[in-house]
Amino acid sequence: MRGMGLKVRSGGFAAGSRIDGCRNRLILSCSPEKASCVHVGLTGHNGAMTENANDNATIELPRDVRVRFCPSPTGTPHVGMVRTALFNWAEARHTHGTFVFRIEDTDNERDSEESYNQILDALKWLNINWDEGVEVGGPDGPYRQSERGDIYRDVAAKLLDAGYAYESFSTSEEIEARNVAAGRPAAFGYDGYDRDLTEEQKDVFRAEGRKPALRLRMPDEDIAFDDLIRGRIEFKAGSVPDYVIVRPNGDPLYTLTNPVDDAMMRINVVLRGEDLLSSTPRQVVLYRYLIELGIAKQMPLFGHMPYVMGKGKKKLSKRDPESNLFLHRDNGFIPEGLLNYLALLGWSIAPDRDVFSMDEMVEKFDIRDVKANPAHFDIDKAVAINAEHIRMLEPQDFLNRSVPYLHRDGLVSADSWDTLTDHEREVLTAAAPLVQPRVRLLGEVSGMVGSLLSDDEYLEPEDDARKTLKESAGEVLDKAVAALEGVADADWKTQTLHDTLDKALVDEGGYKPRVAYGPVRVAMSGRRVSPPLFESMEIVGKPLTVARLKGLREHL
RNA sequence: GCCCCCUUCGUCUAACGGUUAGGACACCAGACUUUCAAUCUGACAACGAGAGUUCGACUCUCUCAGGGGGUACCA
Repeated sequence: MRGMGLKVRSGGFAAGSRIDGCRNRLILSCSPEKASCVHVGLTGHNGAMTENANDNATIELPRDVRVRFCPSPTGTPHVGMVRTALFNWAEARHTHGTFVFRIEDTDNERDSEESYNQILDALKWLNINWDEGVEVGGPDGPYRQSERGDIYRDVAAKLLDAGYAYESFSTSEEIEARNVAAGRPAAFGYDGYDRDLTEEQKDVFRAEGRKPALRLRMPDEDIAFDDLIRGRIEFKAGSVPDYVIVRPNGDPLYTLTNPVDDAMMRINVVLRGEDLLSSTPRQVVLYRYLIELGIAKQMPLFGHMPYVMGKGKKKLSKRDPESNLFLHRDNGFIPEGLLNYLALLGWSIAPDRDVFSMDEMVEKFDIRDVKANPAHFDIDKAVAINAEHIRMLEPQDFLNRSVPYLHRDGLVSADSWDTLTDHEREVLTAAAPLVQPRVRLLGEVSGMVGSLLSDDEYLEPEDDARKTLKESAGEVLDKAVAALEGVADADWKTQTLHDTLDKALVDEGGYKPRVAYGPVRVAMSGRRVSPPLFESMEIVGKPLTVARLKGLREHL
């Protein structure tokens, strides 16, 4: 029966649907020229069409934009999720609209309180704030779907009464079996079997102890909408089966709760991931019914953001470590850097720029400028962008943010600047300008300042540092020690140390600078890359400097 | 099978019918700092294919190919 519907593509029906969609659009945008959407559906096979039917740039936004971010609390926060939140937030801020934050926890099997708290933690860390929603409240609460059961039950009942939804007793096994028996692929989907069950037939099922799911009735017509990112998108009639909105046990599904809440929270711009694109026709239809029932005022505008891809050509999955927001935080991304990078995935602020602040993003952002094609998450570029933001930090801010990482790595006594010891603050203040330009992630600060904070007289060289040591290392260290021991305490300054060692090692010793300073660097820091050498010596002082040079000498 | 989306340097992107197709990351080569990193300069590197519309197509239309997603009583 559904197969037949496919062929019977009544032109009258189709046109009616487009006019309908258009009317909704008109309510929204009051855009007279958009009346052209009436004939857009007649896909021009002739080159006569001069207008670009897929032009999304001219879609008008509502005056008072209301967007939302509505994650399901499953698993740890994902960078793709953050990008979705960011674009919604930026659109709201740019238009001086409203950003609603709702939690879609209708799946008891997978949702967790831990995940919910992590999402809150993530948004707060990123400084993505919201105007209405969980924690802050608002006129349309509650904002957790698990607390809105009565609302969904009420709407479902109205849908059923109006005939927009119907009871479906078919199990998925039965549906599949019918498809196979009819020569259709098993994955064909629901076949509409229960659409027109009589009361008698339903009674028979009930007598068997079966409970019905509720399915929404899909019209047999093309369904189209204008996507803010992709332009016009049309789904062929018959390609979307009637779908379940309430489980037999009474639990509402995402397919119902999401549009119902969007309607009741007066969301007028729905920005979400591309993965929801193919469920949009279902929502459009439900929305029409909600409008008929007076539950929704208008059809929202949709915009589907491209996927964030991982390695290869796969969507970045939750199992992929690079998808884990907190992993990036642990590594030392700062919110400015990560958000900047994520914004670049599908959007650009100007032809020749890619480093910018969130204020600048808010000023320039327009969802209609977002590209539709998927973007790969490139950790190298993300890190490079982060490095730029770290360099832009005020030195004290840089230090404040670094302290938790230093504490985590056991290098300082406390996890906040104010509770550090005077000595720690002194060393870090001196080190800040040396270290800040050399790290790309805050997690790298520990490696850079560790040798400055340590009292150890011998630092075990890291592998790559040890490899740089040449045969001459011993002689070099001996000469360096001799020269430095001759420097008076009062002269223990960067410039003097530089001059002294140049004279002893390069001028008199005859070593190339590369050969001369390699071992000295390794002795002082244990590393191949370190803060500037002479400055480091000044910071740790003469006794420790000399001790470290001797220390490495003994361990060669 | 059916439905939908996507296609510019290796990667992220700019271009909104007329450019030597621009920038960034990565990579490579120099310069600078008589050290490492940073920084600076330079080099390499792209319009998936085919039709059409047009005086003119990366830009508009169509077809194909390739890639991705959906086809759930997940979201």
